Amino acid sequence: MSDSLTFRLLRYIKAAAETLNFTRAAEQVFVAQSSLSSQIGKFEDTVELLLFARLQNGLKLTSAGRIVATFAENTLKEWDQTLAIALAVQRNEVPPLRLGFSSFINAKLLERFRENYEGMFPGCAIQLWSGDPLLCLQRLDARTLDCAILPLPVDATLYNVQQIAQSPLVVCMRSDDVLADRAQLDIHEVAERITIFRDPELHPSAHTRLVEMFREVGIPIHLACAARTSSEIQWMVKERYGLALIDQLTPLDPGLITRSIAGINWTADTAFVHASHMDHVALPFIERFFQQNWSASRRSKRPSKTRHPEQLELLG
Amino acid sequence: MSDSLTFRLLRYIKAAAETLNFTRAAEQVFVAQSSLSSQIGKFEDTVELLLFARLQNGLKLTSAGRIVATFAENTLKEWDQTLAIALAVQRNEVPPLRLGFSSFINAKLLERFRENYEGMFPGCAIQLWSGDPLLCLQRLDARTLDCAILPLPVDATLYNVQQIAQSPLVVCMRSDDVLADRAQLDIHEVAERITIFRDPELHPSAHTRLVEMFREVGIPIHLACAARTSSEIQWMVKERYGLALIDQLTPLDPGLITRSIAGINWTADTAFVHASHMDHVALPFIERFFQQNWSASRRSKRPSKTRHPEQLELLG
DNA sequence: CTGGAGCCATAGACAAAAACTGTGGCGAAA
DNA sequence: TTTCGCCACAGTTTTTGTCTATGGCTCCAG
Repeated sequence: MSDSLTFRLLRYIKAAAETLNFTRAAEQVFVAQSSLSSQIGKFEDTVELLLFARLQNGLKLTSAGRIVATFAENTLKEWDQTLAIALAVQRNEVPPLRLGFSSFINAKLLERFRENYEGMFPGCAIQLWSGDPLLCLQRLDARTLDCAILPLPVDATLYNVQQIAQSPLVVCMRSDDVLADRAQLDIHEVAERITIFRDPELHPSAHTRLVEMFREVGIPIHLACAARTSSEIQWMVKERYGLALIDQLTPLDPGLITRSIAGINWTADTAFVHASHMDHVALPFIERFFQQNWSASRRSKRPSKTRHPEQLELLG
Repeated sequence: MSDSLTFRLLRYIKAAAETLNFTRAAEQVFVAQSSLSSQIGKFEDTVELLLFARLQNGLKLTSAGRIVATFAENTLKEWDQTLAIALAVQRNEVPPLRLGFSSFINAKLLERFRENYEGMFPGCAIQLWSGDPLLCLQRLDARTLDCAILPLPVDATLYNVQQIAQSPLVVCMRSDDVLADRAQLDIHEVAERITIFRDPELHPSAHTRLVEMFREVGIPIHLACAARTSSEIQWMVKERYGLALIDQLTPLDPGLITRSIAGINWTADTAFVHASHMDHVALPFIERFFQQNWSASRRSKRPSKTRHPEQLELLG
C-alpha cells in the first residue's frame, strides 16, 4: 500500500542512504536520531522490507534498500520540480520560454511543440528566436535562451541534447527540371548541380558533416551559393542557381519539387537542446515529456509497417 | 518543502481529480468527506497552491492542480512498482528474466544489458533464450518470454518497442578477397556477390526490408545461401560461398574482414521489446532505465564529434 | 416559492502518529 | 579498561489525522 509512506520518510531514507549513519542523517534532516531511526524501522516493519543492514561496522544498504533509496531521491527531486512549476503556473509567473530554432528545422516540429506546450502550460508564452545554430548555442550559454530546436550534430558536451526527429534529405529542384519526371535520382547525375547550401558559417559542424557525406560517395562539394534561410534556398532553386538538399518535410514553394537519391540515406536530424543548468521551470517537464509522450504520440501516427530507419520521422 | 505531503494525500488528490467531487472521492479512498476535504484544503494552504476551483456547479482542476494530479498519479504508480520489485528482490523471488534474443543482434548489447541488470538486481538470474525474432515474438505472446532484444523492424503494434541501437551494415568478406585492399566498396561491384543472407523465414519483415533496400539501389537480391546464425554466415563467407551483409559490430572470425559500401547507409537496428502487459516485476524498471541511463551512458562514451546519424550506435 | 437533495466547509472530540528526552547496550578505538 | 560513536528502546508530549455532526449554499422538482 502507498500508505505508511511519507515524503518526510523519503527524505529520511535518502539521508540515511547517503550518510549510512542514522545519527548524521537525523542531523541532516533536523530531527532527533531516535525519530529517524524509529520511522525507518517502523516502515521496514510495515512493508516488510529491510532497507538497511545494521552491521557491527555500521549500516549498509540492502539491494531492496538501494532500489527504494533511488526511488526516494528521484521522487523528491520530481516533487520539487513539480511544485516549482505548479506555483509558477498559478501565479502566472512562468517566464516566457525563450525557444531558439534554426530556420532549417521543420516548421511542423515547432508547431507540435507549441501545441503540447500550450496543453501543459495554458496561457504561458513562448518567445521564439530564430537564428543559426551557432548563435543559438551561444545564447544558451549566455542564458538569453532557455532551449532550442536545432539540426544535429551539436558539438558541445555542455548541452543536453535529445534527438527528436529524423527525416530524409532530398534534392529540391524546379518542377520543370529535366530530371523532374524521374522518381529517383542517381547521385552522380545530380552531384555537380547541387550548388546551393546553407552558409557554412551558420552551422559549421553540420556543413562538415555534409562535406563528409559527399566525400563518402566520392564527390566533392561545389558550393556556389550560400543561403541563410530555407526560403532563400528555395528562391535560389527557382532562379536556376542550382539544386539543393533539403529536409523532405520542408513546405515547398509552388513550382518546386523534391526527389530522393537512390541508395543515399542522408538525413536531417533535429534535436531539443538546452544547457545543463535548466534555468526555466518548465524544462524538467518538457524533458520528461519528450522522453514519454512525444515519441509515443508520433509512434501511433506512424504507419505500422516500419520501413527504413531513415524514414522514421522520430525515434524514441 | 516536501513535508506536508503524504502518499495518502496523493491518493486523495488523485481521487478528487478523477471524480471532481470530494464526497465521492472520499468514498473511493475510504475516508470521511471532511477528512479528504480538510486535508486537501490544508495542503493548499501550506503550499499556497490552489488545486481545485470550488465553483457553484462543482469542482474544477486548476492548471496547477492538473500538474500536481499528474504528478500524484505517476508517483503512486511508480511506488507500487518500486515496492513490488524491492520486495521481490529481498525475498529472492525475482523470477529469472526470460530474455529472448535473435542470434543476429550484437553480442555487446547483451553483455551491456546483463551488466546493468546485475547492477540493479544483484543475484537475479537472466534466462537467455536464443531464437529467431518471429519465435521470440510468439513466445512473448505466449508469455514464455518476458522481453527480447531483437532486430527491427518488429511489425506488431501489440508490443512495446524501444529502439536501443543502430549500427551500419557492412560487407563481410575473406581477408584475401580481391576487394580486401579497398577502403570502401561500390555497391555495384559487390551486389552480385552478396548471396548469403539470414533465412528469410527467421524474420520475414527484416528480409522484406533488405529486399526493399536492394531495390532502392536498383539491384535484385541473389539469395543463394540462407543462414540461421551469425557464425553460419561467417563460415559460409570463409568457405567462399559469397559475401554477406552484417552488423559492423559483429565480432569477426579470423580471416574475415568487413568493408563499408560507399553512399549506402543501411543499418542494423536493435530494439528492446516486451508485451504490453509487463508480467515481470523488473520490466517497469528496465524500461525507465533504457529511457534514462542507457542512452546517457552511451552518449558519454561516444566520441564527441557526432558524425553521421547512421554511425550513432544508440539513439536516445 | 418551498422543501429536499447534493455538495462542501467547519467545529469539536478522539485516536493515532511522530516528535523529543533520556537511557542502555555494543563494538571499536584510545 | 575507559571512552566514544552509534543505534535501539521506553516514556512523555505534541502534532496530525479522522470521525461525527452541523451549517450554508445551490439546484431542482413539486
